Amino acid sequence: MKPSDRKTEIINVAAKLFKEKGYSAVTMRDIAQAMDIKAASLYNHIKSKQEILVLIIIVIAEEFTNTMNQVVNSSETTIKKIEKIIQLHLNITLRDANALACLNNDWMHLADAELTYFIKMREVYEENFRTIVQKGIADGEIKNLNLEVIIFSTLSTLRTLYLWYGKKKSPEPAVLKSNMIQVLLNGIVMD
Amino acid sequence: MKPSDRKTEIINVAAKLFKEKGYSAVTMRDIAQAMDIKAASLYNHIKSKQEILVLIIIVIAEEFTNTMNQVVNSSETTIKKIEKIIQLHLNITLRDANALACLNNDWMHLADAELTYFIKMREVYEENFRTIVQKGIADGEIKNLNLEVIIFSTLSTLRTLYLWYGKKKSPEPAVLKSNMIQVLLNGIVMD
DNA sequence: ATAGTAAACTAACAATTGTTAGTTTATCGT
DNA sequence: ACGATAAACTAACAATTGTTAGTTTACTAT
Repeated sequence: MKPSDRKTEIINVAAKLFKEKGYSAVTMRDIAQAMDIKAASLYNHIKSKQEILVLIIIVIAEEFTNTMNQVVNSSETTIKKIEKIIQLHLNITLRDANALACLNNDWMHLADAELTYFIKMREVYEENFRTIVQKGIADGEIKNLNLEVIIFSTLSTLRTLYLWYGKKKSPEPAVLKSNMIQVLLNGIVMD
Repeated sequence: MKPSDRKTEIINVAAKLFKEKGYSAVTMRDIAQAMDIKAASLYNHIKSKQEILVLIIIVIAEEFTNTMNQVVNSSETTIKKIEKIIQLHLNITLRDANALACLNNDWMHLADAELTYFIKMREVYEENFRTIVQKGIADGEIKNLNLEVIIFSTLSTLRTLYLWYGKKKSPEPAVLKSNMIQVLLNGIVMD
């Protein structure tokens, strides 16, 4: 079931605040004030503060998971696969930077089933990435460097895109994409 | 003035907890419990929760600032300078991953003078990095790609080293260093 | 032994937290 | 005009927060 308009508003406002101060430092009164209503009124639309967090994080986590599964099971070259993954992170960052910040910084405040679910998705995501790069190395498309260094250097950059996109100096999406691919794949040193 | 032994203990325990749950979600009672004492006893050693945060973050921020200043003012090649910066992040990550996590995630909970001071240091740090890369491009050492993409791809990876160092699969420091340099400078695609 | 000190304790505070109950207001289809 | 529904409100709660005051305990130097 899709959230109502008002519920979506709450989620978006909350995500913005969570990005700025983190889940724990944002109170229900903060969220309410940002919407020009009282804290108690929020509960006409949402079940709890936790529910807001879950709705912000899980939807996006599933989107990453699903797209990654498609990429892994496709029959393209390793390089094309990695480009697809870069594109995936870029798309979500451009569309919903706040939620992405929240996913990165506040996932540990999920509870019970959702926490387990999230951690599992995260593990599978990284494992899929690992599989892709490993095949790339075996096929001679990717340099035979330490696998973990490759995985985490790339993922670190992609995961924290939200931190600097939107700043004045960041380039427009098309430039960003092509430059990102070049930097991550071919490095920055002149040949 | 150097913190006393007990004060240092508190700072280290707090940094570990802050890394796991974030500054706001960790209570003084959490910190006390982790030290097997009562919350009130902490105040024999520290002034406030805020002071703990300041002591964790500012010391490290100044270390980054100072070393970066040395590198900027040195007369080495751009590549050697970048290698020095990679080494700097690696050193601090290996020595004090918890504090580094805290610096990255909780700096916004600093207040007043320290918050301003931190933000200034951060800006200067990035500006220095920018200057280094810019000269590298001008000298033909670095590819003429979008400056911001280069800066933030590199910094993102270096800043989040703490996230994955210590995991079973991460290599020993020497391997980590050489592979990191290769990945960041020369990319991962086979020539 | 005594005095001094470092570092723990108990007890309590005022403020803030997420949340609930019950009520009022506004909008819309009939 | 009327009833239903959505969405706001006020008021309050029990729990938790950082912090303080005053006290006790244990070690150390004289």
